[in-house]
Amino acid sequence: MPLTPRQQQVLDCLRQHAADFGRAPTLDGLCRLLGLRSRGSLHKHVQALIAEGLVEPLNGRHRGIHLVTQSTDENTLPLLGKIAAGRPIEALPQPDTIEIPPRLRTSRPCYVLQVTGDSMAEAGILDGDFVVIERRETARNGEIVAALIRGEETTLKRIIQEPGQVTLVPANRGLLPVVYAPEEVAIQGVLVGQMRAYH
Amino acid sequence: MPLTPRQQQVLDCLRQHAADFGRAPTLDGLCRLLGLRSRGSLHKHVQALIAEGLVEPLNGRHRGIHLVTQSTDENTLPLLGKIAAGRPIEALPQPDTIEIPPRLRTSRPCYVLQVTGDSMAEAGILDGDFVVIERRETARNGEIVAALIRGEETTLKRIIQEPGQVTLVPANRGLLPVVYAPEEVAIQGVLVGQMRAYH
DNA sequence: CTGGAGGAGAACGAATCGAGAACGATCCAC
DNA sequence: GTGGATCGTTCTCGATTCGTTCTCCTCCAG
Repeated sequence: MPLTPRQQQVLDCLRQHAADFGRAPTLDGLCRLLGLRSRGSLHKHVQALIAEGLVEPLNGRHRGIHLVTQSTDENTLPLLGKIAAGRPIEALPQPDTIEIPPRLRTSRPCYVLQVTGDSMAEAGILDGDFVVIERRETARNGEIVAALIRGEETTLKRIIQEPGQVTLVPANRGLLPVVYAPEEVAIQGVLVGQMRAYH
Repeated sequence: MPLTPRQQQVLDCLRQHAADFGRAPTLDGLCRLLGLRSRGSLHKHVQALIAEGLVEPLNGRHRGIHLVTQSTDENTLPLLGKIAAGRPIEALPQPDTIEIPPRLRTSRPCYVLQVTGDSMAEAGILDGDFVVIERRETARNGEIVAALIRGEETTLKRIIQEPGQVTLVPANRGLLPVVYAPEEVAIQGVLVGQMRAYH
């Protein structure tokens, strides 16, 4: 969804400020730069930018507005590393990029991981497949997410969120769902695409 | 249906504005550019362009007039239709195209089919997936091929070729391999890539 | 005369934008 | 630590602009 003129103005102003001072402004400071008198009005524009994925959410932190680095090329996404049940994301030494057709991604920021292991094999996600993940901190029940567990390990599983507990469900007869406390599971993104090469 | 002169004029003006300002004008702004005094009249022309598929519909949004971008990339392959076990390839009325990253294809001629049915589900190929097929008439044992059977039906299966017989093996516990005479099976291509969108 | 293209203008609802107040949370100097 | 100032968040309210729809008009070709 395209930005309104005012939203574009706020985004430009944020980029300018980041280039000049190297850190984010406060909402009051932004108001002065834009000639506004109400933080509340500005806050709505910032929320719109967050919804567009152009800005990271600032959960109460001061000067919390951070721009999301966007890829220059339209059809390439960062390939961050490998994801496997039971181990942290194995980051590549240097972030590589990979070409992804628009159909496999969303309009919001995405990145790509390569799957190791067969824990989601029955959902059609095999060892070696590339998965496109939309950067997002919330998911709907039944979506497949990349989740960080207790800050230690990252895994790709189907998620079921209920009051007081979160269940991560593998798609493999040999593995069992695991139940966590909500604060143990941090969603890092939601699966939006997948692809595999056979040659 | 061809455009009327006025509609062509509106379209040209929209393109000009997009090139100059990077975003859509309001109807009032367009009126001034075209020397009109009534938004309502202009709206009829825009509706005509939407009906022609040249412009995306603006459902109440401000500055919602957006040109439809047609991508003519190098990375596009023909999307021929759907393939399912037991039926001929369901050809599309007009050959569509689909963007495919180079990693998912080979240097030889390829085309794309959309899978219907779950006969290859245990090989990670699900209903609705897109598969990239390299146009080829021979295959090695164990490769997954698009094969025409007795000139009647086309199917996606793993192939085992032995002296005097050809076996097509589904990847689904509910289905059994079928043995054919070599002359009954015509290989139309070999699976080289697969991709799936979740949204 | 008839029908289609093109335009004017009014009226309505929705989207956009801003102001301001109130409330907690965060941050910083002491 | 602690308190006060700063800051982010949420809410209501109003004003303006904008897209949409409608009716009515002119012009012109068949």
